[in-house]
Amino acid sequence: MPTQATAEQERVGVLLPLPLDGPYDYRLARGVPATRGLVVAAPLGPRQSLGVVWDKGQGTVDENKLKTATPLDGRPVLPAGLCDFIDWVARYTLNLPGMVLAMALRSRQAFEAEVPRIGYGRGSTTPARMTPARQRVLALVADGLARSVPQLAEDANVTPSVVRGLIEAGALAEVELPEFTPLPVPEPDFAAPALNTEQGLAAHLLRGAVAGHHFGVSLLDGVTGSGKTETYFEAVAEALCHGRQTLILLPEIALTVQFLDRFAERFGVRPAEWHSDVSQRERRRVWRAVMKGEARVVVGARSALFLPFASLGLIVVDEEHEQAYKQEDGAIYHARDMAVVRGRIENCPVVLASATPSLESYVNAASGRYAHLKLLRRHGAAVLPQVSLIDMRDARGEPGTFLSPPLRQALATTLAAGEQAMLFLNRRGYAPLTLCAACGHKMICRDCSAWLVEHRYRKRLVCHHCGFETGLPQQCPQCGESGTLTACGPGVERVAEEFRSVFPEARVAIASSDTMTGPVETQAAIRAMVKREIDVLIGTQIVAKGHHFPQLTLVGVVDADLGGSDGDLRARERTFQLLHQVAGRAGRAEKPGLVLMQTRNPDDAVMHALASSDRDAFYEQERQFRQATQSPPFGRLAAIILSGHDGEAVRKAGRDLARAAPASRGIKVWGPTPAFYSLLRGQTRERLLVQAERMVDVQAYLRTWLAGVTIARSVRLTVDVDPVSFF
DNA sequence: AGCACGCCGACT
DNA sequence: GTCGGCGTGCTC
Repeated sequence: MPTQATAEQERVGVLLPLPLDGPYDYRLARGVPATRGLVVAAPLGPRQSLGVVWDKGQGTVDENKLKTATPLDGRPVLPAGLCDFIDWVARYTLNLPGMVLAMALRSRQAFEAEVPRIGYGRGSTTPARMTPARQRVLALVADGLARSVPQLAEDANVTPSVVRGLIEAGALAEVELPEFTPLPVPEPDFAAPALNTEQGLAAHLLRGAVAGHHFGVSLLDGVTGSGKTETYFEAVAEALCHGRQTLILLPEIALTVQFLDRFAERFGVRPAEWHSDVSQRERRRVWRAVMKGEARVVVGARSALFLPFASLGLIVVDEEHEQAYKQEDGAIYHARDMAVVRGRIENCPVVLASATPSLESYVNAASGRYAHLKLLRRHGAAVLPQVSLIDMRDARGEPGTFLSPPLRQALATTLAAGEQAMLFLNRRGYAPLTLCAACGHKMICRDCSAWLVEHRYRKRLVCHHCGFETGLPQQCPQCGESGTLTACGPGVERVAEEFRSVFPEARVAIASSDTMTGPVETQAAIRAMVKREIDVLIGTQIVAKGHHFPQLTLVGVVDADLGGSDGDLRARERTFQLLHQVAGRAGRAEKPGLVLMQTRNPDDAVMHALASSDRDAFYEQERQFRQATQSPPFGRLAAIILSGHDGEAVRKAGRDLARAAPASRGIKVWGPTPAFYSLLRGQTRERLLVQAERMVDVQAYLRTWLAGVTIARSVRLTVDVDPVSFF
């Protein structure tokens, strides 16, 4: 036991969950050993902050300026793996370490002392008067477990006053219960499924990886409906058998609801849940349970990656290709990539699951860095839908219409057969652009350099970037002519309008984030579709995500070229992933599906891959393109974004920064250029792009460069390492 | 992130 | 004459 060594008050570096350059030096309260990860209350100016003992301290701050940090009750210590992870993420992403720590301390009250609940168990006396109701209550507590008053009343089927009476009579005695009932433990063998041969093989390999408790990444690459979830559930079962924790990441909260039930069917209970919609109290409960190792399986959004796992045995990243894994506001990081890092630090396997993997994961699997587990067979009788392209250069209908004759024909056939159809267009509203036919003036946002989107149903022009809205003007604001403003191009509302005019008797619903503002509306629309209350669903990408519509046999893609090849490195990959996913909606039951895609570029590799169902040919071509251009994952990219209200200051900062960029082998710096939306929410935005060869330490380069430049205080500088968005 | 300090407009 | 707007700066 340490005695006099700890009698001195040690100087330590305490990391605070604030945007500071590094840990602040503190004295540690008398007799407290300096343990990395120790959670402390640290006086900061006039107030107290949470903090975490991080290192030995800089020693640069004068001794008499040091304040004393005090450990919290119970002396909680963040697991070493989490501390190392935070350091790693901060170094890699160039986020301030305090801001990364802040993500790990999201549940602010997690450290407050537990408030015991009052429960009641069997007391010392037996009541003089016995009734059937009283008997039921006493029979219940005979098991020796304490319960709360409402719980007793509920379980014994009596009114709370019966319980109160027993308490007064001394037949029930007060007992302190822990604040939270323990989380239920999933059973690995609750409902083990029958797996087919390829699922069984993949599951066997995953179970082996979990049992071996070594770091390694597996790409679970399975076509839609091949049972990826059932397969990786076997790995979860293995982790449960070894008493280790599992983290399952999902790209968005909307998907967790269905997932929880699916998990419960397999393991008997729901897993712990972690995302922004979870209540404060539940967060506190889950956070503590994760740190104590009692939460065995956590399902969550990307922020769950920063939970204090006591003993992590497996990480699953489902739909790993989803862009939602890239956090773009506040701390910028890619949850899929950081999940791999966390797995390496915790020394546990990582499973990346997708039907359309990211090119990065595909390349890693192809090169053998990741194990490549393929599931090629669809469940049951379902076959992949047939995809046909409609060349819009010669199949166009009348001007101002967006559904071509062949697509209309197919819709008519499907409806006549009593089957369902879906029309997909990844564009909200009525029309993406409104322009004046007289002078050519485009209606753009007051605060952004973005087109205003007409929402005809609401009779508004809306900016999809900042939410700015205005009514539809009668006259052109530039030339003053009346009635010249013209809607250009289609949104889902306009497609619905055209559809209704062609098929007035069909029952149709629009599904976009405007019509379905939450999971409730989404579920309602899905249920209506499943119950055949509607014939045609017209929607944005909100309908593309894994919903199963047994009667859906036709999918029409209104504009397959959207988001095409306009400069964005990943636009083609994204288009492929999205359209593949949309196509997968058709013909999931016994009936074969047909997918029609309207395109002006039928010879494009993306279109060809979709039409020929030759996914790997597309990936191979994309891989070669990336290799030839030294793009990720064959090269590295980092973006520097400058923003501020003072446009001139932002542009000057950009020029100064570019001038100060050190010359370095294998590194090119591009820009500054105005960002794609050069004005966003009234802020001017400039971008610089760093392109580096694969083996270059981009972070070190950026640190040296940025350290040598001073930027006007009014200009904000953000570094985005491995950017996925080029806006 | 908070919370101070600090210098310019509409109010008891 | 004050109250208060949020720009700028500091916290070991």
